[in-house]
Amino acid sequence: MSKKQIIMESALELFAKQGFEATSVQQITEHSGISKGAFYLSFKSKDELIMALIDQFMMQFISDIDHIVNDPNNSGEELLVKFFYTTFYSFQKHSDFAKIFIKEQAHTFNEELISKGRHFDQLIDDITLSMLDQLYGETIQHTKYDLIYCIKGFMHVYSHLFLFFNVPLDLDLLCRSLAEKTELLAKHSTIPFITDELYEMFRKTGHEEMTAGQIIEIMEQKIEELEDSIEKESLVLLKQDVQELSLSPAIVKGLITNIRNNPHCSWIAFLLLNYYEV
Amino acid sequence: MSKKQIIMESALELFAKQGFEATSVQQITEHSGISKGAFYLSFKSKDELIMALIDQFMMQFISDIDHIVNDPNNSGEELLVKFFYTTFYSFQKHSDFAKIFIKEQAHTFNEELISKGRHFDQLIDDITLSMLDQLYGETIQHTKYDLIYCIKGFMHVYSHLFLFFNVPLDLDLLCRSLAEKTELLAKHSTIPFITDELYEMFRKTGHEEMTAGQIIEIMEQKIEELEDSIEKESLVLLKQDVQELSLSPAIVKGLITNIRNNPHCSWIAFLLLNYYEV
DNA sequence: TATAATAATGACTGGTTGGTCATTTGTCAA
DNA sequence: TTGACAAATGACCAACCAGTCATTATTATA
Repeated sequence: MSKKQIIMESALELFAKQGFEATSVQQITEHSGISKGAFYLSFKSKDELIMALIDQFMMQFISDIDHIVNDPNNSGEELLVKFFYTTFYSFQKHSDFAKIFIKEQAHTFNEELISKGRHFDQLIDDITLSMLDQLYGETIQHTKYDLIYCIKGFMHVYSHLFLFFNVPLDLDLLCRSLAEKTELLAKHSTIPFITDELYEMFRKTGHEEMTAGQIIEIMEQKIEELEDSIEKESLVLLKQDVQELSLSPAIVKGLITNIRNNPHCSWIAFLLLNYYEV
Repeated sequence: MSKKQIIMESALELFAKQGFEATSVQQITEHSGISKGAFYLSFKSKDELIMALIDQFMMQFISDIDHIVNDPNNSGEELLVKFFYTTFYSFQKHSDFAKIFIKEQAHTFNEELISKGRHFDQLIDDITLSMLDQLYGETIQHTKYDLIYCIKGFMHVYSHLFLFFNVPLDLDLLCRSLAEKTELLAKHSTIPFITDELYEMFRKTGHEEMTAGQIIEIMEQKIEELEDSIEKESLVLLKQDVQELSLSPAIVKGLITNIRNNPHCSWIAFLLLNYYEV
């Protein structure tokens, strides 16, 4: 495991227990069994560390959930159940991170962190919206944004339960219960509160699309990290295509499928899917 | 305005902007126009200050909401709408405090603060439950705890909207929209997740009833603060009755009504109503 | 006006913080 | 064995923190 990974795992534990601000770099280095200097060889600052943690987990989480929603095998109420399941399972598996994210989200004053949080939040909104469109189509035109918010509310309160109480819970039951509630609201609620205009207004604050250049940068970095493999080869080809369109859509789709199931590439797969759709 | 109040208002502003830990006593005293020494004449520590702030606002909030739910004039869906309205109105009016509360709730490591937060949370649960019982009675026996959590979820996500975006919102519409959703869930959801046992388990962690002695202490303090008035006289009589039961229930009820509408006494009224019910 | 009592001050203390950098340690090929 | 390079160290720094207390200013009383 790389030094960076060791530090991140140590820090994760401490942050979850004590919070970000209350955990000193000193503590992290002691807990990792390294010196203070070594820490600053891996990270330029404490802020960069929390940023890396958030990136790592949110990318994984978002590509997981996107994978479920865009899988044509999932549909109807089963999709809804799986959507909740993926979310809660992920929260449970990475509970240390989930705790930090909940605690630190609204709390920080680092501009970059705030906008990062907002960005991920919007990505999750997009995925949720795409799922709702798939499930209910036109019938929820007026109430779809309210539905998103209700789903977020459900997730928030119920994830508290298994994050902050150590009780084994029946995740499956929980997800069926929430799917039923969502279904009820989708089919019968009539009074919308969040209109298109309102939603746009909430969103506007500083949302930047990712440019082709940024995607290429990320791909190049990943290409260097990977061993020779189908995934690496696919990435190289995809990079070339992003730089100068040359491959047919079918080939591109196939290449993305090649890398999608590798956890190290799922984030790039997500980015590319969004990129080619636009 | 007392020095204590000046400090509290200054601190409230700064805490809402920067968070509790990130705001130094120095900053507070500068913002209040007093010296550091003077601060420590009013509060024993920075922790005592945040505690006082939380007490002040939560007591007000809880007695407000309890007042609505226990008013026999309110019933049916109108009660539900008013319940939401009181909540959001209060959040809006005291938005600085609401921000702090949301940010700091899960974040602190002061034991006393955590248990205080949990205690208030449970009081809100109790009030919500009492409202749901009033509205739906036996029909929601299995799903009532889930309903509480859904309502909490609604409140959480929607309060974010007007706390962290500066947009004028139609509170009335919001509350009708949420009342409809709650009604839908109450009448049609069939799959419970939070059972009685589970709910008890979540609650168990350190909940202490308030003893007669503690109530008397609070009353004595308030009696000293008040000018001569009907309220003060009522308080004195009530205190005597708590010490040695002597008055008829009707008289007690009347005396509590006397003090209930005074904002300085509404918290004591709430405590007494709970005390006499048990 | 003199005296006592109270309120307010801000320099100071002991401690912790994130971050730096001259120095030491480890690892190679020659 | 040597020397060149990279990796790792931890003493050190300036900045800031919550909280104290000898001193001064203000007010009330006689």
